[in-house]
Amino acid sequence: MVDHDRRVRRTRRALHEALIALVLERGYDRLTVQDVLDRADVGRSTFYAHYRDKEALLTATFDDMRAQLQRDVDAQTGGDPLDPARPAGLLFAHAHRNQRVYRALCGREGGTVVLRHLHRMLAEVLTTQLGPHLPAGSPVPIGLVVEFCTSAALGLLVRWIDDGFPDDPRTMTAGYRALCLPGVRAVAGGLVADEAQMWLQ
Amino acid sequence: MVDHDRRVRRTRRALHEALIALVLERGYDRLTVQDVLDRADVGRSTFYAHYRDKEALLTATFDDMRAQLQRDVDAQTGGDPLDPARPAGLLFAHAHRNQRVYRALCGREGGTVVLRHLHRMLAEVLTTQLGPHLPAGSPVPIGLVVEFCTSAALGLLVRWIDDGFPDDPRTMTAGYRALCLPGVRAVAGGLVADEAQMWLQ
DNA sequence: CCAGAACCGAACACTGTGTTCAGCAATGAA
DNA sequence: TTCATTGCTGAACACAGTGTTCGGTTCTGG
Repeated sequence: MVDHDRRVRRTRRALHEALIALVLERGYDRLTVQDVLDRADVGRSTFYAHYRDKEALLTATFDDMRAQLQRDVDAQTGGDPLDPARPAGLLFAHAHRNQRVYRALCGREGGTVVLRHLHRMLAEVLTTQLGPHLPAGSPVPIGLVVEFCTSAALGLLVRWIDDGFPDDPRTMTAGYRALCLPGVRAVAGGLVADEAQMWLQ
Repeated sequence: MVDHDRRVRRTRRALHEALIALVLERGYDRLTVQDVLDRADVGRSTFYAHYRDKEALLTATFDDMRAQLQRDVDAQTGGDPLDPARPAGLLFAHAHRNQRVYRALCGREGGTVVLRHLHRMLAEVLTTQLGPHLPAGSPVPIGLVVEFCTSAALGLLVRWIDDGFPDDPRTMTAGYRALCLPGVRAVAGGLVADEAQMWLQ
């Protein structure tokens, strides 16, 4: 089970590719471990020597890629600190560069596990990024702002994936920014009360 | 299987209540049909005479309530047609009035089926509402605007539920409006290009 | 070359699903 | 109240999928 052994690398690679191919064909839910084994031509006991279950394989398959995205995010510098489209744009770009995998693991047929990971990841980044720039006694607490931006970004991502990536990632980012940034600015600038009370009741 | 027979009503009611109670205790995924039958004290064959499977029971359990929400939405009149918080606010209010059921069926432990229904429902309403008021050649297509607003609203809803409904539904609605409306207005008013190009690159 | 490690595959126990059917009990209508 | 109808029961069954075990085989890196 050490990855400098060629047999281990071969086995894992075969499983990952079989998983992605099969999810694209039949969807994650309608998929048994045995299906993956047959496609990958790997023995049953071998699978369980590597992964606890189907979900662990899914997570592992996405893990390297997620690490890459995390590095992109950490390396990012400059830009408007209030702009949620800064990290979200990296996510869009990353998805666009790995369309096949994203289609399999984050599309409608791909289960919710990976999406939950991305959700948490983006939420953490946005909390760090927006936190210092929102007024302490903000009428809209930081948690809600982050949840708003995160859910919206992932919603756009999933739809973009399921539509087959029709647009440029920059177009997606620009669209997301156009929709998201004004509201965040309004909240950060304390313009909320006016808006809220204007329509409350 | 006709619902003017008392036996049918009793059986279904027992199944619905058992489902909700058990989801709250253990989560939808970690729940077998047999668990529900034991709790409801209903025979196995009886269950399958009423529902195709566990998911069908879930859907049916939420169905009456969803119909009520739909009626609220249809009855709504007045207000800013560009404001996505108009229908979303009804959803928040509805959830607040039925906390126990929403906690069971739409919380993190509640699976994704009901959430998908709500997503589609809200998206349809918003498409109808916003469609006529967005410029035809909008740089951000109506589909993306709707997806943005819908995902954000449901994201806030889920978090609100899982936090145990700490805030007033009006506060939630106001917060959502403060975050969402400015962006929608910007897009509808054609201010998008400025924003987008300002930060693009 | 070779000791150690990974792989194989068949068998097994287990959990959960969905169906069937004969007998029983409650129901609503007359 | 009667009674044909309809729903409920519960046990049994076939089936699909999971996760584990183990003796034998094959490959790998040193």
